[in-house]
Amino acid sequence: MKIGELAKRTDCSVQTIRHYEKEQLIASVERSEGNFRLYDEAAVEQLLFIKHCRSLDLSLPEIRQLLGLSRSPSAQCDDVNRMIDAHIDQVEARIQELTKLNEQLRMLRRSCSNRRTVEQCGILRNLSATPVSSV
Amino acid sequence: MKIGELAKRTDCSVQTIRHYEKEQLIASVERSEGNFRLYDEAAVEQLLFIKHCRSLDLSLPEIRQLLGLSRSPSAQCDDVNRMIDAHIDQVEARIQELTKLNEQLRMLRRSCSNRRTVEQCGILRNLSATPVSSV
DNA sequence: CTTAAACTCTATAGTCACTATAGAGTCAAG
DNA sequence: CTTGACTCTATAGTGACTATAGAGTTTAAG
Repeated sequence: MKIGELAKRTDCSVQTIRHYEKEQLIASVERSEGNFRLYDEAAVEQLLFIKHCRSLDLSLPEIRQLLGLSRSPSAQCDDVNRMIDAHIDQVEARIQELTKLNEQLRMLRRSCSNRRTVEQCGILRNLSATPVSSV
Repeated sequence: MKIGELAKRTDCSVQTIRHYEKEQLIASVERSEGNFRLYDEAAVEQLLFIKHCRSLDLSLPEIRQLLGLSRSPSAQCDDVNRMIDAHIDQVEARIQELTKLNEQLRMLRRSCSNRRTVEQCGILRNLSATPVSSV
């Protein structure tokens, strides 16, 4: 199958597939006479694996590492675990940050009742002073 | 004051300040004989305003808009409110996404008990099949 | 007065995971 | 045999910086 069909079957864009090849997440495949990439079913599997990892926000280097590990199946899988654990920590830290941010934004938002002019706007006043406080 | 002192006083890097100038968040300032940028106290204020906005994850275009509004103080501040509301929505959507992601990662993580080989690793098995399920 | 360190300048490339574009080539159907 | 759909490579853009190179300026010490 050519790259367009692979793209359709995996719901990836054609450019993304070529990008993954350049980043060495997918091996370079055979070409047709006219220099078109030719893929098989295994490519579909691998691309779906990558897509799934990306949907979990794993980075391309992380995925490359996972793909490497899956090719040496007798290795201990502690490395896989460590990576996932580290990733979970990252995601949780980001959630915490955003939650705090959200509280600050809501506090800021309460400092302005509509229909006043910018001059009196509590939001702009609060953004000028460093600490956010309700006014 | 030269750019280095401004950087110290606002805890920004020198490059960041020059970047903000290029992006038109700060006006181009006077230069010394030797072509060094010379700042005053107002620059400190403005940079702190920008830093504060950035700490709330407002984008540079959003901040530019706020700065513009604050220069026309008789405008209605509905625009400010709308921007902050939109931003709050964005942040909340991202928190939701990350929370869901976190659950999926934890589920994935439970599918591997340490000290097995990659071959038996539930994580890699689960990543290959599209839906994440505990094994 | 000289020299070295510390600072500043501009311009450019890199980060990440793509997306978009230009310009050229390939292939199948009508 | 031409049209349209597809593919190819290479390059630039996204956002908000960070890092670097190579040059010029200023300040302090010797």
